[in-house]
Amino acid sequence: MSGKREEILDVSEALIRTSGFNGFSTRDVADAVGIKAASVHYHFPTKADIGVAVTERYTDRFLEALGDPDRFVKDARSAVTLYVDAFRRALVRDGKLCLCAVLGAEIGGLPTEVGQHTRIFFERNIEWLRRALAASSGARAARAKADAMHILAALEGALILSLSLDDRSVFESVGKRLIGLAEH
Amino acid sequence: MSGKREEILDVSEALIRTSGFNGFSTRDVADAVGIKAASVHYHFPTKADIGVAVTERYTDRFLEALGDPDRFVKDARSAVTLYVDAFRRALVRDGKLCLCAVLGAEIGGLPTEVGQHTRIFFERNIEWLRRALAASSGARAARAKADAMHILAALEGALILSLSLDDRSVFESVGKRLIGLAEH
DNA sequence: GTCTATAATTTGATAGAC
DNA sequence: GTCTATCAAATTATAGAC
Repeated sequence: MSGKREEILDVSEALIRTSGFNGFSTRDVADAVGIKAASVHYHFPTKADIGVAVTERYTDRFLEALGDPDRFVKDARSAVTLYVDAFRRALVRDGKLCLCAVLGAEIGGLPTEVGQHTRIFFERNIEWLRRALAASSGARAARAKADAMHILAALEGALILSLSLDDRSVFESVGKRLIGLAEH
Repeated sequence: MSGKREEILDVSEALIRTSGFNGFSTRDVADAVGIKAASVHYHFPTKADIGVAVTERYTDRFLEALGDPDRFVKDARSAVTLYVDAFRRALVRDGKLCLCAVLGAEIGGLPTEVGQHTRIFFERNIEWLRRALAASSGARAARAKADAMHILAALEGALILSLSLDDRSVFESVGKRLIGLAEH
């Protein structure tokens, strides 16, 4: 059973998304899981290993939830609405930031491998959005990548603003605007 | 002479903007300034005091550089261009994120007072943008606050993406788009 | 796989001399 | 204002028993 391993990742993800990679300790994780710190190190030799595993799992899940980006034929609005929904879940269901917004913000103080996997999250998300927009709005195909970067940046920033100001309407306002822009 | 005090703030700001509030220590600061950790605590009794002072100074300087938001009569493009320039300086001149993007990302793991001052940065920036947009585009006055939140969110996110991906063109792309949107 | 025990280092902070 | 000296606690692990 890899139950404890998954529990360690669950708790670590929640802690990173709340306080950052430098804001949690293996002891915090151990306490929350109900084991000792030494046992955490059995599953993940170093803290960086935890960071990498959390980020890989987060990225895979995030993109799996988005589905096939090529399915939005002539429907950019649906694509962007779905994408905004994915970020809304981070805020509303979890009450937390996107993992990679947090890691990206402290990227200079991260173990190299964790920074690398943070970058991969962004690259894969920009590519997903670019494809979804290219499939759905033929006329603006050339601008699809610029649109993708804009949408991702605005949503990551909107989560930071919403949580800092403790005001979910900031996110909703930005999300609405992005969906509206997708139609023109 | 408050030279050392300012030096401590300079170094602390740079360290926070690179590694986050939990990613630097008073010893790091002392070494960079060329004094001992105990001397840092003479100027700032606690680490939270450093965080508050850094954030207050950063916010005041940022808004001072922006100038009077009411001066953009019928010229939303100039207002947004100037605002984008302010964020570009963080990236190009300093090679770093906005201080409050970093602090906002780890807000759950911050001393309360530091989180409060992070919030103030966002509130003051949204208000500056709202006024600048209201002054410059009468027809869209009702949407000025929504526009303000969108612009701030997109720029904070664009800095995170640009630095994580080590690609300044991400920021430039988003900035260009925001300036373009200001004209419609 | 989990534990106890422990090590080496770092951290935030204080006391008191100069 | 800055230093030396010191501290208690926290942090990231490792060794080895069970």
